[in-house]
Amino acid sequence: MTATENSGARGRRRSFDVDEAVETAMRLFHARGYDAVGVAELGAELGIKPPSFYAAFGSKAGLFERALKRYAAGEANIFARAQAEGGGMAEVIERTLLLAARLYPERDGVAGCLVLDGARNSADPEASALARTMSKAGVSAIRDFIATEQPERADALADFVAITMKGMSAAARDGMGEEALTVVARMAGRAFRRELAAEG
Amino acid sequence: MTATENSGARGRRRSFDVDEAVETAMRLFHARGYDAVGVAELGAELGIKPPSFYAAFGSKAGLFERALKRYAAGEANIFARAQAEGGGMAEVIERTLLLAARLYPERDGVAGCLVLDGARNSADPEASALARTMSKAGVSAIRDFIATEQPERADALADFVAITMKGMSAAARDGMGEEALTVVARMAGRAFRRELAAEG
DNA sequence: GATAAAATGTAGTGATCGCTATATAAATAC
DNA sequence: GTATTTATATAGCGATCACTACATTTTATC
Repeated sequence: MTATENSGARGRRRSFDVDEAVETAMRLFHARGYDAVGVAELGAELGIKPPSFYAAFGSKAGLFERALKRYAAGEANIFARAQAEGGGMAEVIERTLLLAARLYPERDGVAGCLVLDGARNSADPEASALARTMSKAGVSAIRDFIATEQPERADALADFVAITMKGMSAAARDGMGEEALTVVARMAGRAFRRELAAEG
Repeated sequence: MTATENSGARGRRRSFDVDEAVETAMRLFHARGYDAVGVAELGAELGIKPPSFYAAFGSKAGLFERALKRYAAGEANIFARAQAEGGGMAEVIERTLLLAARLYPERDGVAGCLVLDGARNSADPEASALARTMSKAGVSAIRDFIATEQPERADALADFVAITMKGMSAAARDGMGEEALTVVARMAGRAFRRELAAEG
């Protein structure tokens, strides 16, 4: 994984660790948003010069895509984590919201969800499209999961969950802490269960 | 109102209508976010050159502040509108959410709430602070209103409403339409009522 | 008409944006 | 060693950023 990805290849070896670079970029994009982080700053933080940057990632948006994928493949995929713990449908959804309340509050200058808010208001249509695609994929997974038990109301229920998560991410980026987010997550979880109970 | 605000003053008269300029800037900031709209574009849309721009508004952030205040003083202040129609507390809150579902969907390239999302991810701390201050004032007004009937749980209930509105604004900016937003607004309204009913 | 005040047009400031042309350094293949 | 390949460093590309210095035009006051 972290091994030399260049072993056996021909030319000069990379002087920096690509995975570390993606990790650093992920943190910067998450903290301040796509547009607010420049290539110059990324290069400085990563310790590389522009040619190495573009040889490795193709473009700023290319690095953003790597960062998004790394983010979604890790602990930030709270729905996958909630699903992995098993339990009933409503239980998984409520666990997802509670995980969001634990993950989203500010830590080391980073708050909210990178996928949901990392490219918001970006002037770069490529970055916006990348984030939007991943966001929709996440909501789609939640909708499909809900549909296994509630095929009729899956869309509406998934929209409710998605809006709650987008709101929690925005609120966390606005400074809301874990306690307050957890209280709201519990309210939303109760609301979800009650919607299921009504004419289920 | 739209009269010559310069009558009686000494120097040359303005060649443009300041109110119209603020209106245009409001629309642009709302459509694409604070950072993505440049002073050059604003000047072109407003039909004025940089010196006139800075003489009238002081800075880009100064114009943003005017735009925010104009926005919050008009039909976008959905809580004030919901309150004006009277009714019980839960009724007013639910009406606020339903008004958001009607106001937030995309129209002419504009979606969501300017105060909640207009400066999100902005690199300018002044613009961010302006939007944050107005957002907090709005949530505070909702909290105080809830506290008249539910002083103990006003904070939590207001947080729930705020997160729902932030989520609806974000969802609208991501393309969600009025029908889907209304369904979620109704769900959230029911959730609010049920939270009130539980050990009220 | 002379003076003062306010707004305008012309032209440009330094800084930063994402990105690249070119040459050099470091590795393997033969 | 020679050729080939890859990554590097130096330097700078044109474009855009928010903003301004300066001279001119338009108004009211005196």
